[in-house]
Amino acid sequence: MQEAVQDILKKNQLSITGSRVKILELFLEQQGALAHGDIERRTGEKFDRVTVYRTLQVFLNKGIIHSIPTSDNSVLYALCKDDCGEGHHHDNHVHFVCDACGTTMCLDDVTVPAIRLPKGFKFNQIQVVVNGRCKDCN
Amino acid sequence: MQEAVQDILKKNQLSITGSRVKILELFLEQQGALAHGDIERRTGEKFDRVTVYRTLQVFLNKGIIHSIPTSDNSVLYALCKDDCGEGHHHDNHVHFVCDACGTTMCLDDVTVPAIRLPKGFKFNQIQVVVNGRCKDCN
DNA sequence: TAAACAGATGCAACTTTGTTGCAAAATAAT
DNA sequence: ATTATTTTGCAACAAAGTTGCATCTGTTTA
Repeated sequence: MQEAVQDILKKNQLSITGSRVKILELFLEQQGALAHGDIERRTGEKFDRVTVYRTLQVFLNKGIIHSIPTSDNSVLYALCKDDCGEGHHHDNHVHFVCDACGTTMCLDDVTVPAIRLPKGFKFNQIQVVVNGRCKDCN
Repeated sequence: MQEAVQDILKKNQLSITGSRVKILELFLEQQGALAHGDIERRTGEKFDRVTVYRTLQVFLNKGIIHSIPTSDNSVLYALCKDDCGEGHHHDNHVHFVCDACGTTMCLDDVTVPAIRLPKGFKFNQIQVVVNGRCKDCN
């Protein structure tokens, strides 16, 4: 775990600091996505609010995490796969929100189907968010 | 236009007030989706911020408008089709965000494709947001 | 390993966004 | 026209997010 975290930070040319390590660990420990609030709570309020914001911003820019649009318009973040990097995300997978337990997760194996757009439209990225019941809540 | 607006309000048993009429007009005039901020600006600051919030909330509850999840996690609203009502939305269409002009719109004719979920998952609602270039920005 | 540098953090202050209670005003009903 | 019901605007507040700056920590180099 420690190694994985340091690896990711080094690979992205980020200095290894307490907040970055702790927040990355949270993402690695956790299957699902995390809201800003989750992170503040789970770090035991060890870090300043501003630091958490800035750390997430850095991770976003570097392509370590990506943000997930939700139907209730809260902001969620989740780890990216290996092939994401600065400037190019490849998170063309489906996001799933469980209505029962509230967990949001990436279904990495479910690829986004092709969508037939009207004439004149060109697509760049497709985001899919599915609501329902996850395998633990059925 | 005036009639259409009054029709919609009456059909939903809402009293006809200045702010409701004005805000509904904005949605009817406009193809795309509106952010809360857009509405405040476009009404010429005629109404209190709180009124705009409450009006949108009422429209949401009545199924007159629906909210759209965006990748930058801002809140957008768009008109529902006729078959939406209190408690039951039928907005299973694709939302499109133009990277060039920033407009967000509903592609009512593009239906959301079926998605094959992993074992144990059951879906309830599927939201699709496509980024790219709209027909006017190509 | 110590000094110097660059970058990250915490604090304070601030802006923006959204919410709540209540009195005044507007709408609908009689 | 009068009454009852909603809706509105105001004020105050809470939550979310941002910015500048001084201080501290991690990294680099000699």
